Amino acid sequence: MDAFFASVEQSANPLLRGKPVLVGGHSLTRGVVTTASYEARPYGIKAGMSLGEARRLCPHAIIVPADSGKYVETSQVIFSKLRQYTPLVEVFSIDEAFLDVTATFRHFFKTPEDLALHLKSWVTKQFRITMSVGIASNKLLAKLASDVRKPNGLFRIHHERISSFLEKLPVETLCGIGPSLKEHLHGMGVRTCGELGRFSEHLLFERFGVIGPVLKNMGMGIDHAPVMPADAPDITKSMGHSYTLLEDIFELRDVKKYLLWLAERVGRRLRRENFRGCVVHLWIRYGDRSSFVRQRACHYDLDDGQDIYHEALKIFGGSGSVWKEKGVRALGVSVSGLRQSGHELWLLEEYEKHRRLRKSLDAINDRFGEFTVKPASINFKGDDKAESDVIDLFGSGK
DNA sequence: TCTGGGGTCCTAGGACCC
DNA sequence: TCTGGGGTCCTAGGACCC
Repeated sequence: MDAFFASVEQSANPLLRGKPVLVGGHSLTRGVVTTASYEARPYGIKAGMSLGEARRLCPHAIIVPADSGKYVETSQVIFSKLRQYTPLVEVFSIDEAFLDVTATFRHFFKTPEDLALHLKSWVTKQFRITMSVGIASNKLLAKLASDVRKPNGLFRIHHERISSFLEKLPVETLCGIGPSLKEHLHGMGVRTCGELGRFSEHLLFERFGVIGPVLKNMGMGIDHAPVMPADAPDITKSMGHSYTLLEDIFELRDVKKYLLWLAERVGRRLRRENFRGCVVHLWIRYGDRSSFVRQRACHYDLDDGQDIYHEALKIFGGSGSVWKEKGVRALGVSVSGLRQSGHELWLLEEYEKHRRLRKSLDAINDRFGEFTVKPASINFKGDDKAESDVIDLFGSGK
């Protein structure tokens, strides 16, 4: 989908249509542009740019906070439409998918292009957003092809055109070659896919190990990876949240508060999607932008915010006191080692009680909104009404 | 005015097992 | 006595994707 988040926002709000729209973070000074609408792009605004800079480039741009629920919903409807034309749909990101239509397109259309046009017009009719389609004999080339005519594009790389298509293409255009690989390759005198495809496999192996030969193949447009349809929940490996603070914090009390808030959000999501996980990760970015990541395996599976919080806190406690000098700029909590949770047998009555309490709290928050009921210690600055709302649900006296 | 928030995969080293 | 060769699991950290 083209400029997906921005397009969804423009589609939902007519006042945004035809205008430069930036979907971005919560802070003008520390947020970045997640997606810029096509009206904003001529100003030089790109995804990943800080909101401050984007504002400077285009002062009249409209900044809209990201609403991931809305994007997920739209995306799911579109993906289920795609599955009507082949079971082989690989969801690559929230707004991208690979379809293997080798065996199926003839049931519906004469050519894969006809199928692409059909899907494109369906999406536009349904959601007032456009998408770009690439057609080729493998995923690597199809992805490249999809970028050629963006937005609202359709491009096919025919077999006999593969090598001329790749010859002058910069290596970093390939999916999988980022800034670091690009630098290494440039250092070896390799700037285009054509050069990469002709480069010595031996030297690539020496330099990059097992991915060396893969890189050579990429340069030649060879990719044998099949389109892997997968039920999303089964392939989820980790789940987490992170947050960049409006101002660096230096007090342990504040760190704990944000950790609990993040842990509760992670727990909510795990329970909603029926997961439990046994490894807790803590990520801290300091005021000087250096960062710290630690993980901790537990001997039991967690899906409770309080439990996740306590594990994260143990990691944080063991990380020393550097943060006191540097300050904390951002922090994140995630859980991996995920398993779909079934019907665990709760042996201790205390656990069962806690589980039922949490279920009720989840139901309240599902109905009335996130953090309608929350631990009293999650009480941020400016949250005036919080004090009067405190109810001692956990009986902890805190 | 530098750089968010959601992820995945790979590698290397250490601890531990038989 | 200080050691091989097979393996697994865990952790830190980097690179990459959108």
